[in-house]
Amino acid sequence: MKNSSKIFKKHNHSNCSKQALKAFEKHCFEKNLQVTPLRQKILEYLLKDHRPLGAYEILDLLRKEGFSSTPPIAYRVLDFLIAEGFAHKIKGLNAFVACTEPGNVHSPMFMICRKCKKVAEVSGLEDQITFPQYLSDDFNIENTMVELLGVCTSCGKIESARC
Amino acid sequence: MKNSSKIFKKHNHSNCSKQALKAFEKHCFEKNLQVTPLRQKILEYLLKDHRPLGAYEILDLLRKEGFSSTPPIAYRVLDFLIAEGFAHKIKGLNAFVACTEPGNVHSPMFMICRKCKKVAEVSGLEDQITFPQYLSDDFNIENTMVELLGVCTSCGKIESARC
DNA sequence: ATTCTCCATGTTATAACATAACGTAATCCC
DNA sequence: GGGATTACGTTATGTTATAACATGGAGAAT
Repeated sequence: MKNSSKIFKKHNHSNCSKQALKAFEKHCFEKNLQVTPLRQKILEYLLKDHRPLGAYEILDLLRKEGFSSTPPIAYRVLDFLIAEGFAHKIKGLNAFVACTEPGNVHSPMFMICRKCKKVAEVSGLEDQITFPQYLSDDFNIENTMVELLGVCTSCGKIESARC
Repeated sequence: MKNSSKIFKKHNHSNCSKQALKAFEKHCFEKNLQVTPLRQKILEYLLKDHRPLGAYEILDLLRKEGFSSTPPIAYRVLDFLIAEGFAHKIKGLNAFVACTEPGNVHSPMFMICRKCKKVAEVSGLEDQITFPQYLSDDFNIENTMVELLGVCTSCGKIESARC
């Protein structure tokens, strides 16, 4: 089953979250990076559901748990998580999500449901989308940002049920 | 010749700019919308070259020419130009560009050159990019945001010439 | 064991981007 | 003239993000 499908449907989420945290620990161990309480906590927040969190929402959560909570605290850890491939920034929302294919830096595509606010990540963009050939004559693509706004089928069903 | 090619190469720009302003006037006349000095001025700034301008850059330019220059001044006109299809927002840069296929509201794709900062617009995304079929099983796309970062061939040539 | 260095975090301040809310002035239309 | 509409002016504030510098701990080097 493709990744995107999972996100918008029911799935064993506590499992999916735990696995991601384990992968993070493994990755850090292997690269000799520290798994600090702050990094763990913020990754946990992002994993909690598949909704994107703004930096200041994360700061609120930290505050409630007694962590220090000035902006650089969040932005630094987010930068770290992004650099290590465990989070992405959704520019269209000025918000951050956990990566669903963690550990490899990549340039995925996102589908953002405007009703439930969940974000599904589709990786391997290179294989998924074919950009028209003639573009490469003019331009050498280094990085892609693809965000699709719309309604996921779960929410779509509800919508049409109401009509 | 496709649009994208034009932007990154030399072209009769004063012409291209004048035509766009004319199209704007025509469009406004037909839709009974006002072509005010402010709207004309800001569209002119955006047309000046194909570089995106931030809202606050626009405000600086306005200030220099004696216009009022508090943030809403710029944002209001930019919203208007976007709504009427004469400008686009580049989310990846928090900046705005003139539309190169003005008058029709559409969801184009942008190629952003990180060297010369020019932005090329490719319209008719629907025809240009094929999203994988299975996506529509999970998600109903309403709006797309595609921004490609990279280096245009003009800048690429300079780069390799220096090596 | 002390100094050094590295890294993560803490702290203060400020920059950069964007909108809410309300006021004014011109125009049109009846 | 009264009422509606549209554009612009103004003040204030909200939201997102970064710069710059301080602290503190852990491990390596001497």
